Amino acid sequence: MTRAVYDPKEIEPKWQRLWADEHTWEVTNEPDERPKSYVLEMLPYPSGEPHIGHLKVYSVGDAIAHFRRRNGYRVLHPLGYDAFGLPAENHAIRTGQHPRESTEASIAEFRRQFKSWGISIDWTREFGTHEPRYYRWTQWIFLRLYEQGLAYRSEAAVNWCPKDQTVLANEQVIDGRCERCGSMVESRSLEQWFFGITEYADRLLESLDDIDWPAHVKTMQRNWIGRSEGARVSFRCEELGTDYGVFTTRPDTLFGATFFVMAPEHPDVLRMSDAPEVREYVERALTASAEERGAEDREKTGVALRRTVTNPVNGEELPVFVADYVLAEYGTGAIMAVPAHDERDFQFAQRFDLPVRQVVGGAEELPFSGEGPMMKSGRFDGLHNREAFDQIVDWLASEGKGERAVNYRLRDWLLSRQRYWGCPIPIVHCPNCGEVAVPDDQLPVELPDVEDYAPQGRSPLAAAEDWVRTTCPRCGGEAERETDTMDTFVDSSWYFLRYCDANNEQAPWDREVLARWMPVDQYIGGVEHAILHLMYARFFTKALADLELLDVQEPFEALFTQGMVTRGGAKMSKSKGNVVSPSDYVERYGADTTRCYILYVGHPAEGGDWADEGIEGIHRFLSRLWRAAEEAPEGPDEPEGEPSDLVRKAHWAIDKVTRDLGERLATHTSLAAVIELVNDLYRLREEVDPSHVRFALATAASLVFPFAPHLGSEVYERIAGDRVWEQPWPQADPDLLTHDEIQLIVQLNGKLIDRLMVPASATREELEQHARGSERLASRLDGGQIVKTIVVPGKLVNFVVD
RNA sequence: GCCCGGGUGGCGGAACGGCAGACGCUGUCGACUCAAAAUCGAUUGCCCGAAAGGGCGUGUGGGUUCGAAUCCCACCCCGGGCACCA
Repeated sequence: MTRAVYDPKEIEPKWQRLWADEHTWEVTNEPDERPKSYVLEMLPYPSGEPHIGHLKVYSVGDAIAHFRRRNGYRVLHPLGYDAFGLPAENHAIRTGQHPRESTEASIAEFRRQFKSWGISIDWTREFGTHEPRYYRWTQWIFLRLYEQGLAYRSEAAVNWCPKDQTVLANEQVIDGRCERCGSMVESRSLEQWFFGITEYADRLLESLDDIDWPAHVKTMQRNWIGRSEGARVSFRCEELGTDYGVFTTRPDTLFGATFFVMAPEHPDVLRMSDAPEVREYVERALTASAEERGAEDREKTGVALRRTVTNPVNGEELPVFVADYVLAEYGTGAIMAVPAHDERDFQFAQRFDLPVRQVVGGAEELPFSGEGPMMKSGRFDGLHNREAFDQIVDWLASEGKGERAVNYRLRDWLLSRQRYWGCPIPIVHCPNCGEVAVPDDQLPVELPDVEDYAPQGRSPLAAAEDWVRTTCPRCGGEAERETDTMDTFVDSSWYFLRYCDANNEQAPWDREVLARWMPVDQYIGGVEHAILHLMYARFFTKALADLELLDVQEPFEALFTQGMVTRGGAKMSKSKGNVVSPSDYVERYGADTTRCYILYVGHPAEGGDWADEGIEGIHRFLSRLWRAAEEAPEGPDEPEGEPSDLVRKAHWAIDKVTRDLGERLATHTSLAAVIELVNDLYRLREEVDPSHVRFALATAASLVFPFAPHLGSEVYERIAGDRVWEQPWPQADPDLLTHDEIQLIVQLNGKLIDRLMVPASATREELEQHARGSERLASRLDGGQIVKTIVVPGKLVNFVVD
């Protein structure tokens, strides 16, 4: 007789078919008494086939989804594809294959593999962001923001590749060079579309306090927004009759200003001086790459403009310089320079031999950015600089020369791309009416087919002349379509809303339906999206809430960021040849084994190292569980008679998994607990009542189900005869979590010397008596005097000897 | 430079201030087998010791405590983020 073997190839398709046939994971949008839980993994970008990060994110998310369902929640767990984007377009440029074809082929492969993993997805809500039925509403949202002035066109400096004649995304600029041709990238000023995310800077900052996100992600967002409090102060140039504002976080150091600096991009630099050396400097600065210009340790450069501005606090005339260490994009593009209290100004002053005047005392050496008493600051001398900050600002305000101000590092979101494979911007340019929005009833503005995807200094869409030529929606005259497409981050900034009402053809969603699901209760994804995607999605949510289109202020109530899986301690990459392809392992060991292994190598928030030997261990564990079910004795699956150690172990495991999975998403220790239970099952199965064996088996199957749904279902059905996903999550009996006897630790000066079994009910005095009776204590004491005894009930007795 | 994480056996990793190393891998030994694989059982931090037993051990140095991997201070190393943001 051949022994039966755990065969995932048989078990897994069987359950997958049943779940599909019975629409098990689908949920309706009808009202329901159960509390809702929206569990969502970050939208995958379909390129090639899924990688190990996808397997991990869905393994985590699915465990949460299953756990919540069995704890009484009605769970929305949808999936779609972030289908627009550069890789498909670059592929098209190389091969001529339409991006839609390559993308849809990838989507088909992703879908096939996701289904082979047995993830509990409501597939009726699936979509790709490249489908007109989706991007119609991306355009619709764009128009709503446009109406609010939150989407606008403006001139901006962008990365420009002189050889390819195209604008590049920041991600396409590698070490200052074009990723495709290797040319040095230049900065060019071009008309671009923006979203006014900076209007929401404060709200984006404040409501971080209301959401359950990892601290480091919140910190990254705070730093990115970069709010600084200070003052705006006017410096007048009498010769030109113009006031120049600066932003400073240190108005208390105004008396220490000894010169004034403008960024090369500042529009008034050449007005101040058009001397050849100034022109040359500005020219060079503008064409320098960010890399060349940005290095902090680089020596400061600049040119004197031979003009002065007046310091509003003391009337001093300060020489004006142009220098590229001042950034045009931040503040006003001009600064007051206080070399005594600013590192960069200090360096510049040293280089150009400018005076350094200390106005805040307490410094050991300059530059000094700490706090202290004011000096050389007229009537503010002696005040603490924090007080002087307020008084100087108030004084300037009363004189009309300054005011309190807040500045942000965050910039508006540049959303236009001169690219083909993206969502068209629904705007028409009319020679008479100017910029005109495409009316809602003409949406979607469909992406036309083109012959050549390569950018030629304009969007490839410009080549689709029939498409570009249109009539103005306002005056009916001849007009042209906007040929830029949207950044793909726009697509992914609202997809979680669409899932709630994915098949609505009248609107992007129904507000009431949305209110039934939003916010996402648990969002899961990689930390690489900590800033861009997560910031943009928060911005969209707030802007749409202001338009009264939805009722939440934050899209993602809780966020979980998974760590990266490595192999041999190194990041997986094709060039290293250490890439793990999920499909290979799913083929070899089955989805359950592969999913469990990735959840077992460490806490999913941390990294984890993939080892082929390790997955064998998990496969062994699942095989043991399966075989134990195969060999299970007949009988009931509720334990009869006195609870055995095995029954107690099962309750211990229930308690452990419930807490580890439910409270801290510790999938690795959850699985370890189930492994322990199965190990005990093998050890004790000959000794205990058959009902106890069956109870332990059913419990193990029930607990392993969120991680290994197919095997969990199979074993549970064999033992208990029911569908495990229809069963409530098991409850640990508190009485069975304790034992009659406990192990008492005996310590001498805090070091372990003995372990004794004593009754759990022992009082403090009894525990001490038991401990004093330890033979090892007697031999170790060796006549020493016990000066103190610490008793920790239920745990230990510590004798302190001098 | 600044801000976060993190340093624990041969490896991945456990451990409310209270038994360091759960669980898995690897290695070693044994059972089954003609043999191997699979499986099952034992063992597996380091040092001394035949054993009983003892000593040492959580990056380094200090501190708090009856007791520290865990808390505090300083330092070293690794990973990540930001980086001329006035």
